[in-house]
Amino acid sequence: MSRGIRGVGAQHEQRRTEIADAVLAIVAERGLAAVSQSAVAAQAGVSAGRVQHYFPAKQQLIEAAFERGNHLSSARIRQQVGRDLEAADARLVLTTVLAELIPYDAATRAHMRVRQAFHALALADEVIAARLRLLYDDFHRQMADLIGEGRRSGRITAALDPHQSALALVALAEGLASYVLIDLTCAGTARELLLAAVADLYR
Amino acid sequence: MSRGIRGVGAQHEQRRTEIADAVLAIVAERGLAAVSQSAVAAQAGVSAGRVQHYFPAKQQLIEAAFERGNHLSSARIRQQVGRDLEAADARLVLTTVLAELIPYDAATRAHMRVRQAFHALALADEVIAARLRLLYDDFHRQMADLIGEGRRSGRITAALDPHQSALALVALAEGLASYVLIDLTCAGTARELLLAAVADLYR
DNA sequence: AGCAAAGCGATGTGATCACATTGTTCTAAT
DNA sequence: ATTAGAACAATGTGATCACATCGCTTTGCT
Repeated sequence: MSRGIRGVGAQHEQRRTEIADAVLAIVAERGLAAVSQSAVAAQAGVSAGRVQHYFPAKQQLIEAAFERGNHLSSARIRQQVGRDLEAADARLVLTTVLAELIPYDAATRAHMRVRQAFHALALADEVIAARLRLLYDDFHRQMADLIGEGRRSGRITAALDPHQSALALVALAEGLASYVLIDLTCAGTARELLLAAVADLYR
Repeated sequence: MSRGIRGVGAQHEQRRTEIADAVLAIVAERGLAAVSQSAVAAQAGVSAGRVQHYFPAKQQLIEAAFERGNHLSSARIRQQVGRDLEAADARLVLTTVLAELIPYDAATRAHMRVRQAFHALALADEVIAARLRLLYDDFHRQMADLIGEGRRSGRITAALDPHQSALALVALAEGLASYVLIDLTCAGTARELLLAAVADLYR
């Protein structure tokens, strides 16, 4: 099943990842509408035939890019959390993760642009929508767990439902993120508002 | 300048509105990617030539649909507010307006799907982005005014900045709305969370 | 009545698209 | 050495697209 490090198929996954990354770059810069075989090939610096070889249908290309984007995002968040601490304080983890949803540099801005694009696609593509629901369920549950931890330790009032609070916090973060993306609000303001909401939880 | 009720050009604006409405229907059902001259013509029940006659370039068609969508949304909100009361209590108005951002039936769901689609388009279309910024500035200012009113009457603590609070409230509403759109959350839950946030303002 | 412009359907056009097909090179197992 | 399949590049194909053009009819002003 798994391919060796040498020989035919050795670089199969790496090639697919390169192409998926090219898709993400296009989506971040020009949107999903600008994604075509030739555009992706040009962005990746490979032939159009190669793109077609690894992704016989466009839908597969889009889905692979979607998965790749999610993987990159969660890796980035995991790295941020891990950087701050290992045996973590729940509130700090919560703050760090939520703050990562607000674009603060070119890379995170690109990530969130991609995220927004696929979120819009989900409204017309049930495959993407179903996948997105799974990812959100997981993410919201993790956030709810962090809130539940704070509640057990008495730093968050028991009157609050962790899952509801998690839903509201992430929704706020994403709403603010969308404002930052269209330059309606600067990243600092959005971050402040988000942190204020977290502080309100621990009031 | 203005065209009379009879003669050449009498139905000009009405025809444009009909076509724009067809665009909105397509966007709501199948997304912006499904918008083409022929698709719009079929949806509107007119010839493709007619669509082209009234909108020589596709960009104009998209922008007209965008404006039309905004007009319909604001008209709906104005109607809801006006229905509830005339010389209005600020909190009730605030609640009503924010609640209108959460999809609760097929029509509002379609409205918000369109809204999301154009929001995503704004990330790749600076014309739409600029227009969106203007609309948000206005909307946020109105919400801030309502909060400012509550603050002056002492029902909202002076410690809060009206504009910041407005930003956070609307962002929360839109974030929750996006969850409802992908069936991650039911409309009732989203509405509850939103109302809880408003209640927290008046705490 | 005559004329210019609007309204609008029909058809043409070049570009682009997703995808199919073909052919060549390379690799690895036999 | 042979061979099957992977890894491509190149070219073909039919569809669709935005938009241009043409031509006819209607309308309203003079």
